[in-house]
Amino acid sequence: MAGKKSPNGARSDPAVTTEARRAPMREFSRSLPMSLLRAREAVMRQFRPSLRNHGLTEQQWRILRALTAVDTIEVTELARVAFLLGPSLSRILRDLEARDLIERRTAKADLRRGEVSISSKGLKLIEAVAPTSEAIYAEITSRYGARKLAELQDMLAELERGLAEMEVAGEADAEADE
Amino acid sequence: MAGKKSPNGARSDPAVTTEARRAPMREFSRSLPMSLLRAREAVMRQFRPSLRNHGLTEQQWRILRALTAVDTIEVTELARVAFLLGPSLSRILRDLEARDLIERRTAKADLRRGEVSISSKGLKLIEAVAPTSEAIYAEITSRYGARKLAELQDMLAELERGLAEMEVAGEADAEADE
DNA sequence: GCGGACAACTTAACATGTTAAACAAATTTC
DNA sequence: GAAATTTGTTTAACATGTTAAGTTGTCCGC
Repeated sequence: MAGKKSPNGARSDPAVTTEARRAPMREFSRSLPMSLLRAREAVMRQFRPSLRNHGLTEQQWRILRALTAVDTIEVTELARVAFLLGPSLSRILRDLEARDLIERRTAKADLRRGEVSISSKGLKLIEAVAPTSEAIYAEITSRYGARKLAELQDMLAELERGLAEMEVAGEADAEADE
Repeated sequence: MAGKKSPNGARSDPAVTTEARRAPMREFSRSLPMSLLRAREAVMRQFRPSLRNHGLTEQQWRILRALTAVDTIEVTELARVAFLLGPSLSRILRDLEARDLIERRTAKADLRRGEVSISSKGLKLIEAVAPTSEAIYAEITSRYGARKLAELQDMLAELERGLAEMEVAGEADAEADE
């Protein structure tokens, strides 16, 4: 992974035949979306093995994690908190319920709404995973620096805010593009 | 989409029945993975409609975009640059080839390797999408501030570096967890 | 109090993420 | 130089992302 071996050892650069040409544009790997994607992937790579050992995917973990903070929550609100789209959440809840990690009932006042809560089994699972997760998070924090980490998150939050404003402003343009 | 309407308008907080309780942990929505995920999603939300109008997904765009910078590139190297896993790339290349947006051949020196390049049709498509993309990127940059954006990307890159080191150090722990 | 609009999910369909396994070609070992 | 190993790529299988459509329950105006 670190050193790239050249099996045939003949050409100096086996992969990229030609240097940059044509459209210059922004250098691709340094675009903001790629930077964010790589950073997030680097972070999640730390957590995934531990989650996997407990039979959880990242999204399932997010849901259970969000459920520990409340007694009961409605599906739509859970989607917002766990940052999942409705269809994904729907599928995952079906699975988590089948594994008895969560419980569901429909709201008395509004039969459309589903109320979700974590089960005691789910809670136990969380408690089993949390220590490792916290340890990893602590290691990341200490390596990167707590202060710097907080600053990074502030900057990310501000980016979010600014982009949310853009969406409102740029709603008409998209239609003109169709 | 913007304002959340409460249809029944009766209860003060229809979704979350109870305030926080049980395990405190880090507040979920402020975790680093969630911050990165939301930020990236906010960014991509700006680009997706334009890509969609041209019949491209984000990943397909990444691939074509990476191909414009080179004459020819091997599949593995392309996966690294476009930050896609092999299986995803394999499927997408199959599709892009069927749409005549790319061209493939096998390397003479090593029949295992595939060499990929963008077709003239693919190049035209890129050129059709690029202006809108660049405009959006420019708008983001100007809103957030070019200086600040560069700083953010530096911080993300440093985070990546630090995490890459962690992976090497923490390889033994994972096995003990199995 | 009924029909239309809306709201809260859920399903469906297709694309990608993720891990494991299959495969063929190249390299290494003995 | 044939067997064992490794490498580059694809296939398989299952989970999620994403958009559209379907279902059922509420609300609202008349």
